[in-house]
Amino acid sequence: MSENGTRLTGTSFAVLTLIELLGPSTPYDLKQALERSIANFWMVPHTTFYAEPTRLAEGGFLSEQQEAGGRRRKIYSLTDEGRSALERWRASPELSPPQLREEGVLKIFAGADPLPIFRARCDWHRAKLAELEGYLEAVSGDDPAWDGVRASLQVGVAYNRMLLEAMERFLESQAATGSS
Amino acid sequence: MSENGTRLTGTSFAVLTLIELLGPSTPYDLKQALERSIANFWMVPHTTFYAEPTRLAEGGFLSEQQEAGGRRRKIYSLTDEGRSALERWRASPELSPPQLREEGVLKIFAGADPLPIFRARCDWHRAKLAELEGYLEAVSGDDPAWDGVRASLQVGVAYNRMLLEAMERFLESQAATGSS
DNA sequence: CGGCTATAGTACGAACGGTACTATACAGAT
DNA sequence: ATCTGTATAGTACCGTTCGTACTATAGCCG
Repeated sequence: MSENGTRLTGTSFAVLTLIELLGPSTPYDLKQALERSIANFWMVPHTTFYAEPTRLAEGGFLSEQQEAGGRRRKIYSLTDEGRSALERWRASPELSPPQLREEGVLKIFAGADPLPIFRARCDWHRAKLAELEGYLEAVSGDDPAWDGVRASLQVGVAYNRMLLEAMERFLESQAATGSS
Repeated sequence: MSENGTRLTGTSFAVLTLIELLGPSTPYDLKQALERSIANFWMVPHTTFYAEPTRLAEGGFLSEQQEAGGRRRKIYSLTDEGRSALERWRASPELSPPQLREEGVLKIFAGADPLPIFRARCDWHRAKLAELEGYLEAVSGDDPAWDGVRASLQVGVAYNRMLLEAMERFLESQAATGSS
């Protein structure tokens, strides 16, 4: 909760961070940027994400202008209040616990055969790795404003590679025992 | 969505699975069991979890009885419909994508100093590992009904250990460069 | 200039989640 | 016996979130 009653969540800070990075933006701009970066470690469905700039503007953290021509879309910019909320959050050591929702492990818990589940997850993580490596190339300059972006993409690559390799090792060990 | 309009989510299947495992149970029994197992890879806040058995009973997946004495709490059991929904889900290869919400990486993305964040996360994963290893000891028999439970705890241990070790390596490498 | 596809959203209602509060049981002190 | 503290076992409230489905605008190709 901020003092004015708007609750600021991770999704709120995702929006604020992206506007700080990109400058004044439409919700769609933000959504595109989100999907290529933050969504890899902070997932937000698009209906929620579209609603967030409006909420933040109501809370005074963003200001709205109207696009001059064409679709006359709304363009959001950081207010001073938004910028300082972002800075306070960034500097604060508080972290909500990491939250995971992995239906595959849930099925294994429920007694499902792990092999097809791990195989499906391997495919998923391989695709994700390819995607992340594409994004990493796209930000391969050395503008310090993009340091955090690169760092978090590298974290994402490391994370997905670790999981992928662990599951591949597991599948190989199973293949060895299972086919004897 | 089931044919009768109740949407079955991961949380629903968590409840159904736990009742299958434990037999007829009160919501509190289920919540206790959840926190020592499923919550490690499928987090559910307790208010949501308490509401779920009621929803499932309304949908016909669970039946309710009343405790004879004492608090006269409700006891939920699987109906045939609940059992078959659980079996269909368990056998189905469909998986929702793994969902992660990691505020630490979000802060790093936003430009925060990674070191204190990784240190906080290391502490968190160390505590989680200790907790999981406690649970593993508590189910160290060889009843095949608990195979899934043991397997998912082992997955949890492997997962947290991997993350912890990766972050420790990172912190050590930083300490080496940073203090030169 | 009509339809196709990609882009850029909104509407709606059920489900979810955080904060705070409530209620019951039981153990030990008085 | 009963008080009182603490662990247990929840519920109430209400704004937020989410999934499904639908809508609307822009550019492009024939």
